[in-house]
Amino acid sequence: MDKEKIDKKDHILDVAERVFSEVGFDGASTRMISGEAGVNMAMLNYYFGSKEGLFLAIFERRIATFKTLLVDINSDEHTTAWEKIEKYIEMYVERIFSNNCFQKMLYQELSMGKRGELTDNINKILMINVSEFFKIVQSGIDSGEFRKDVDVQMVTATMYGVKNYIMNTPYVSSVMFGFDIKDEEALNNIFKPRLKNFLKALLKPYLVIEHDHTNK
Amino acid sequence: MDKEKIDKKDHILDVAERVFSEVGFDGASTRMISGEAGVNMAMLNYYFGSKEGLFLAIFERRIATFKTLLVDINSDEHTTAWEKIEKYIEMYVERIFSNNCFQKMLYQELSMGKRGELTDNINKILMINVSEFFKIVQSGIDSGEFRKDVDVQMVTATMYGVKNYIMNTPYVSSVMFGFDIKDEEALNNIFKPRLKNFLKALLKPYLVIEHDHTNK
DNA sequence: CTGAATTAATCAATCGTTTGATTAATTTTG
DNA sequence: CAAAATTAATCAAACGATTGATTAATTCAG
Repeated sequence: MDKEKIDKKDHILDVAERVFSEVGFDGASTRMISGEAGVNMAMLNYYFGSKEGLFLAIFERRIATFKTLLVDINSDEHTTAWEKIEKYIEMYVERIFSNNCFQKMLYQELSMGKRGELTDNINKILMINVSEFFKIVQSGIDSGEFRKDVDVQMVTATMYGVKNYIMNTPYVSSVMFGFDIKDEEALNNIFKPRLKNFLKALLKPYLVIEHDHTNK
Repeated sequence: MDKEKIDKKDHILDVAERVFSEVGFDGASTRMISGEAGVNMAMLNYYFGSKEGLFLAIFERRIATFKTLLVDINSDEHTTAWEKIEKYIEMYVERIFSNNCFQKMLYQELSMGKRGELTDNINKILMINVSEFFKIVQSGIDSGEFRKDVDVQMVTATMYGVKNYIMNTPYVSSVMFGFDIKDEEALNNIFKPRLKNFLKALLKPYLVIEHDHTNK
């Protein structure tokens, strides 16, 4: 059956994604991946051509879902720039927690010096997201809602950087935060809302020009 | 001469540090390292015992200078908590730009799942720095200078995360910021002050309880 | 001369990949 | 439908290449 075949390929991709995210591309051997996936070693080459082909296939699968997620927050004219930022934070945090391993893989790939077709493609896609965020901030600046001297690039790096730091240094973060960062339940129930709240509380006073509220 | 020998060992460490930071531990072969360092392959084992020994030696060399840099900002009683934060930011940003390759190596190691003696030692040292920062923030909270609902852990992750994201994704950052992030001159002259200013501008309104300043 | 430094040659182990054979599934043919 | 032909999936075994490491011989320094 076709369904069986797709399921098996998908299973291999799942396992490989996790292994790659744990030990890196060079650290993961084809024997290790095939072993953990419970398939014969030759199947990797049979399905994906090569180890690198398998690596690329993981990205292709994820990237396919990437583009569709980019709903244009900017479309709604009746929301303030800050409300759009809040919406973006919500979306962003939700997304990164849904495909943890891939995020780690992605970041590892980006931090490597080698550049090729894959890296270029990834960068293009990431840039679409980044520029979308840029536009929101810029519109806030133009409308006078945000400060004029906001460092747009740095704000973006902040959003992505905080999350990457926490998720990609699991042991440090676990000690720092006092609970196991690998525990998915704790992540979703405690950490996700905490990250959202923090990003909002951090960025709001930096971005938004405060109005006179009557207290004090 | 001893001096000669130390120089050569140091040279190997320099090269290995760069290579490891570029292609990772598994991606770097001993032949690659020895070749770029211009020494015979066997010298690596002669000096450092093994590839892993070389890796550890890089950390030992850096860590030796780590501890001394931890001057206690907390000592001065006459500075406000925010001024201590500013001083910490200054120190931190200066430091990370002085040993770029190692910072990348360090982060790669931390993001790997495997844990051993090295990782534990690194974590201990990092935690000393982190807890120092914690103390500053906490003292600010206790004195009423900072908000009571400040998320101390998240603030710390922000400081480290922004820098890591920018420096460890050189291509993305270069496109985002519009200049080559690998160019050391541009980094020092333009980027370093920009990062310092941003971190201060970002954290101040989040941490510090604003007083009535007379304007508007 | 003696011990340390350096080299080329070599080692077993592991790497990613390929092979030829076998089984299972599908299509074609009469 | 049933037998034959074809294709797809799976496997154990082996390939050449590269890995980190070691050896033994040679050079160098004091």
